[in-house]
Amino acid sequence: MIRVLVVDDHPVVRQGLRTFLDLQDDITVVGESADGASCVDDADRLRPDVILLDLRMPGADGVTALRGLRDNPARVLVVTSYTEPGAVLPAVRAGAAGYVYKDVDPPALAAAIRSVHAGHVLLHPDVARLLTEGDTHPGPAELTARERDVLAEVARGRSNREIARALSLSEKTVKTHVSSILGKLGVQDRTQAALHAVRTGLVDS
Amino acid sequence: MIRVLVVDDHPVVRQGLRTFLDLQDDITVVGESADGASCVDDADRLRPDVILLDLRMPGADGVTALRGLRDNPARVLVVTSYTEPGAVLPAVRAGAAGYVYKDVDPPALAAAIRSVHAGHVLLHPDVARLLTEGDTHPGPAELTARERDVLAEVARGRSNREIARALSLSEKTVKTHVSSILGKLGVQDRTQAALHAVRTGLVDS
DNA sequence: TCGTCCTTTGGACCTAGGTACACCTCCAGC
DNA sequence: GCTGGAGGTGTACCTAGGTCCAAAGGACGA
Repeated sequence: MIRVLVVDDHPVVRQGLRTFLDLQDDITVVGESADGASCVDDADRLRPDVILLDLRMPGADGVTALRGLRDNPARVLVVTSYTEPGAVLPAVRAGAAGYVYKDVDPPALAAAIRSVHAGHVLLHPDVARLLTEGDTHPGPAELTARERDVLAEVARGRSNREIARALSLSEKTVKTHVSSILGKLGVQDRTQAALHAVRTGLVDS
Repeated sequence: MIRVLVVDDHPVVRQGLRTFLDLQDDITVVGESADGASCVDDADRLRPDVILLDLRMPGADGVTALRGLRDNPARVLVVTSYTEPGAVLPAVRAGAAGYVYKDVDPPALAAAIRSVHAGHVLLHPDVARLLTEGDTHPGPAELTARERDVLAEVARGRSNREIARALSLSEKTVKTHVSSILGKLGVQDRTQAALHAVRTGLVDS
């Protein structure tokens, strides 16, 4: 029996996954978590074999949660809606055992859970391609804490001036942060950065 | 027995809703649709009492689907993730019988379906407040087809120049469109417009 | 203690984004 | 036939966004 922990911020999705997965003979859902922070505790307590993790969550994002789960023996299957290289690569590097899109049909998801539990690393073909392609040169380039603050504001549609006021900085400083954020994310402008942030779950809405 | 049609682009969510709702004594899911276009046909064919409609879908967005469903006697319960006035108001004006957030817990969702089926108009308190507040002056201000084209590009992070190339327009024209889009959506810049578009489901990712 | 990284600020500079106004064509409806 | 709206183009202009370079203080680990 494969013990599964479902992590998603939408109760409807959690309930749906639980109801469906419990119908499988060899899978049982031992718990649900609504966000990245609580899922680390839940994983310690419930000792699941596999964790279904939605990358896109408010508060602590999926990648942060993945890091918190490193000590846990559970295999993490990332279930998300997006194809962004910027989201996939850090997740896989942070220890995800699998990465599937949310638009898989449920039987395929059950199969993915079994594969991951069996020790396989499961990647969607597109994801695997991304990995092999951009493997060497670019590098992960993680954001600093301050840059994440700024990016969160950018992702809410704020202007540099507004961000400066909100964080008590000069507009120049904000520009510097934005500039290095763009560089690290590999995007051209703040709009792309905001979309990236939304996809990776850095901001709620 | 309340006949329900589930419309959502994620198979996992559809399956989840179906499994949960079928557990209710008085509710049966008679069908699922993956997008706004097919849901209109499905509704004609399956004659559901209530349609659960996700506003955020690729291709034909939720509001367009709502218009197509006007002739159908089914009551439409919009289930979505976002609070945006710009998404809520058009939906309600387009004939939604209810509007709940996706973060309702499943029992509350079942209750909402029963309420809507009983003829009630069901609005989340926040939504009702938005309605009564901004009722008179601003107006819905719908986008033209061309403006939606441009907005879709903006929401993919494209620059004006790239949009001009993609749509075979001059950059000036794109600017004009973007400008009127910003005015109609009531936002300040392209980043906010892009975020708005993502929230309302105009673009996939 | 030294080196490194993060954070902050500044100046100079260029470009993309956005506004305001005017003019054109095409097409549906009266 | 006229009218109005939508789409397209343009000019001029201003502002926000972004880059490059430089600098200084603080935290932290080797």
